[in-house]
Amino acid sequence: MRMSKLYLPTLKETPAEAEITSHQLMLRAGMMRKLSPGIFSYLPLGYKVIKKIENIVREEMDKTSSQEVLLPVMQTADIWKESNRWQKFGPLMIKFKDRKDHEYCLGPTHEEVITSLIKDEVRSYKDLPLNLYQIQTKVRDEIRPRFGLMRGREFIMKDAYSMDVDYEGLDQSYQEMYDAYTKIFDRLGLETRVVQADTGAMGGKDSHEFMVIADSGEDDIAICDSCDYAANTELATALNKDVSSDQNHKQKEIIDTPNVTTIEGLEHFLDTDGSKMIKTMLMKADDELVVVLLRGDDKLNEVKLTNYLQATNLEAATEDEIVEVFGVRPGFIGPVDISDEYKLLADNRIKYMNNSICGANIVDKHFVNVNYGRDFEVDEFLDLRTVKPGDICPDCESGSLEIQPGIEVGHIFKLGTKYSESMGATYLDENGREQDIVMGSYGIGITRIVAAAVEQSNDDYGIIWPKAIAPYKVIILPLGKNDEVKETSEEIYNTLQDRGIEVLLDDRNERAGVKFNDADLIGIPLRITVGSRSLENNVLELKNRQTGQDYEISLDNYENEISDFLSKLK
RNA sequence: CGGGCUGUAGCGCAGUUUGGUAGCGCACUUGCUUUGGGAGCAAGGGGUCCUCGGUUCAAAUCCGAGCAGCCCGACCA
Repeated sequence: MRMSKLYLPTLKETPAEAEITSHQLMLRAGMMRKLSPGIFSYLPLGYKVIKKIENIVREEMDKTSSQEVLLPVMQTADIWKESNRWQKFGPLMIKFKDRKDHEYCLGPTHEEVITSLIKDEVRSYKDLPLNLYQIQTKVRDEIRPRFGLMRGREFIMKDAYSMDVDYEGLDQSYQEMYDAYTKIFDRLGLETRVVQADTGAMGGKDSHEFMVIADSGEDDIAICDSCDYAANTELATALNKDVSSDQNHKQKEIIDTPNVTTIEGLEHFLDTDGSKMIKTMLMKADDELVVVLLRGDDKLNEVKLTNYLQATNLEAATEDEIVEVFGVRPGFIGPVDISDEYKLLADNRIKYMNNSICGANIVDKHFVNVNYGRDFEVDEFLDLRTVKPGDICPDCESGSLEIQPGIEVGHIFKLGTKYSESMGATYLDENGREQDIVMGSYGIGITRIVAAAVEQSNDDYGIIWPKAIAPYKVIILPLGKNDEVKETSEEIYNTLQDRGIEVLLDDRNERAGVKFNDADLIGIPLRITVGSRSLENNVLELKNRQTGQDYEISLDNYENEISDFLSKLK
């Protein structure tokens, strides 16, 4: 491609709208432009990268038993009502009506469509297993789209759906996808980490996420420093040990704590730390009020609580509701002598606490030396806390957990029979009995991968593409107006093109500095500089964008030298 | 949905406190010079100052309402 013809509006200055590196660089490198928050147009360079990623994904998917299809973006409400997700997905879906007043949504995902598609045709165990995938635009009305392509309202996703006769078959399909994903991310040049994950709104059993470790990641993952354990903190657990030294239950006392309404406040006021306190919270799960107890220095894991309660929506109770339950405003609430009409759940760690501090349900008062069993009861102990750095690994029981931010680029689920059951997707087994199809679903965020790749690989000058997804492999910079420079550049350009190498020729009438800077910004892996200086010595100058190293090669045998060079690039 | 910040040329911003003909840098157009890391000089083009309403002789500036964008939060009692 000749850059004089390429629609490549690069920017010198960073647009104010972009906060994180990948977003800034993609705008500056002329890869995309925003139409509305989370909705982007992809320009030639950006779209080229997207297509590269799609092709690698497609190639690896086609090597599995999965077949490519294309499902509708516009979906009818009835299939969502069948699966009971019309309400559950709720505001995340863009819903609208047609002229006949029929309800539709723009597909945020395609479990419903795929299930309704196959349920009429798949009648026999002989039709299974079946695995279908598509690469397509998804629409989700995210609460807060942000970070450019990281969390968009419209984005491209590869989604695959497996259908098996039983769970054994599902396990195999799942493993096949797992292996394919590993290959895909490897080929994309992305460093990913596989972690155990929550199934969220998709429902189902096992689930793994493929994470790119990056500071800008929106997820936190817990990684054991001595074994393979890695999990999204949404579900990561830690080994709880009974570490309390003080087993004697002291006399409960009430103390004055004027205006001390927070854990930190109590830490200062009593010169102690949060691990000695019981934090009492009132949560509202789909209109049911639930009292939750945690150690003072722990954080509630909402996902764990939501899953346990099988709630759709979980939020903090209002101040009025707190007064209603505890008879006192927030800041002094506690589990002692409260009404048993509300469910009281406690994190497992509460079991190991002795002589704790908690609110007294009286303004400006707290209790000290409060003990479970004697001073308060709970309905159930369960794991409700979010793991913290330094926690003990639940698998090897010796390593310690680190927390790292990650970008979720792939997610695989064992759905089981959730959708087939609700939507009646069944088959007849060998005995002529009707059975539910066992499903799995497998997603890869194509556009998010672009952002993740940039996050993972860039420097002060711009993007540094891995070879596999670079929009072009080589960029030729003719410097100056010298005819020989022009002719030589054209010749190299044509030769490389003939060899099937994707190459950019910067034939723009720009100064050297502009060309160098744009080449760096758009991140082409190999740069060839052609100038009168180098031609005098009968050489070409090469620069490896990934390592920053410069090389000189002879003009006589450049085709092979460049091919060699490219084959060594990452 | 709550909080904070912002809205002035394609981009980055000043001007708003104290009302008085709308500015700077980059980009763009033309000419000359220049040409190995975002050139210099000169001449130009481009604005509903987010919108609507109000105050005033006069509003980018003051007041009111709305809209949009960005960031943080949406459990830490």
